[in-house]
Amino acid sequence: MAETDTRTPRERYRAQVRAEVKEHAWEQIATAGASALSLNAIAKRMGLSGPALYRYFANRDELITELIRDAYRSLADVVRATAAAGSGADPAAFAHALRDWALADPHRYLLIYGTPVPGYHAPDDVTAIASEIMATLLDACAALPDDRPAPPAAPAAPVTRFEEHIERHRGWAADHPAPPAALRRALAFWTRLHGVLSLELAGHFTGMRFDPALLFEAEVADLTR
Amino acid sequence: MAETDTRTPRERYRAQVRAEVKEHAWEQIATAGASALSLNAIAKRMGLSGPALYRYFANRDELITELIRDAYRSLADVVRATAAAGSGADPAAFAHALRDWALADPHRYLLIYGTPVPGYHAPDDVTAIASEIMATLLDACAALPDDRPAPPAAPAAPVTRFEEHIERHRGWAADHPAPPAALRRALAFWTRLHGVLSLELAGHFTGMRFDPALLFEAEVADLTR
DNA sequence: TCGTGTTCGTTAGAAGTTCTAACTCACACG
DNA sequence: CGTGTGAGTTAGAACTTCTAACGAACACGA
Repeated sequence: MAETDTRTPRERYRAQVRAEVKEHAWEQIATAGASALSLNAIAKRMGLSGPALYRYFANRDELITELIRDAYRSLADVVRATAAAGSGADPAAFAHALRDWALADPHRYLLIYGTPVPGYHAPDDVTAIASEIMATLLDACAALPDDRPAPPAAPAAPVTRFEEHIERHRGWAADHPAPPAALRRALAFWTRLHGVLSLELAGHFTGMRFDPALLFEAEVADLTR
Repeated sequence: MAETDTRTPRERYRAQVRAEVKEHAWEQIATAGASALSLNAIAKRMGLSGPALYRYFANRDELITELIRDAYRSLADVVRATAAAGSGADPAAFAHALRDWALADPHRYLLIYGTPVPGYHAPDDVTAIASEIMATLLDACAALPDDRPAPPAAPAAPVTRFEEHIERHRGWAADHPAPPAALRRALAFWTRLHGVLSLELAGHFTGMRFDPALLFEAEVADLTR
């Protein structure tokens, strides 16, 4: 089972402290949001004093980047597991996995999909994980039957126009071999789910009496119709 | 034209300084985001020194609240003007007005619809303006022909389930007299437009090569279909 | 087993932030 | 023409991130 750890004791200790710092950071983010994250407070709560943490993280941004990376990885794991467990690739399952994941820790969702930190630019490996998530959604959408010219009459002109456009610019998602309708559907999936989720998590539905879960459900149904 | 200003000179001066502070605040937000807003920096740029601004704003939160209020008011004015100018109430016109407004100053859009400040709670008058915006959208959606049981076959079950749900909980939007299908459509409008807009403004489409404007257009077309 | 050098954690401190307290000073009003 | 209100000042407390310099502990090679 446990392979011999080739890391030196110092490296193991270092990794453990880094993990502990991140744990406290998540705790702090969950209660006060990402903008209120304080390295000093984390250090104090760990029994260390201020600048000690700078041995483990170059600066606040690096810690946040690490948290974002972990968040993306967590979400990627969840959707991958969902795709693997369920009956192959199912967009609805993807949607529910996403919603459950988001509601489990709203701040974590908002950290990666919410308002970005002003000067922040995601490193390449993070965007790679993000597009892996997108690829999973794309797989699911490609598996859906393409009932393109079936619906009402003809699809609205802007919709087909966008599909032609996206056909010419399919540089994203590693040139996933899916028909343009699936590409468009995946994008719509992403933006619509995010629309409901982000407004719900940001509290913009409080005051309105309806249940966001039902709205989410209705959107998923409309998307997989 | 100009009515005699009944305010005292002190009040007028006070209002002018407050306006100037907000102007500098918007400038700062536009370049560095809301989280980087610094009262100190604003004071310095105005030739004042630090605590002077506390005569005008009790604290940073009050300034931000004021900015949010102004942002909401600006958006409400725009959509109201659009509804008045256009051929009555048109959801597509609403959508384009919203997008234009958002792209004109992304940070302003994200300030009101993005990740909320942790401890912040919007005062009543702000939520009132927000629901005025929603009412405008609702008017536009109610004006749309309700082709409910016409589409494909029957609407997906969760969709009608949500409409029944929303019929029972129509406490929001000041009990707007619209059929549940219009309520649902307005909600979908809001969440879908926000989904595309917020991801675009947050930069989540960079790297993918497609034009967000066309995606937005396709969503609007799908919504008004 | 015993240096030796890396790495950790410390304190000190600089530069920034919000915000309070106390003090002037000028202006508008009675 | 006094008087009081309100504006702006400086001082300073309590924070923040982050750098610099120091001591001490620890793992590793000879």
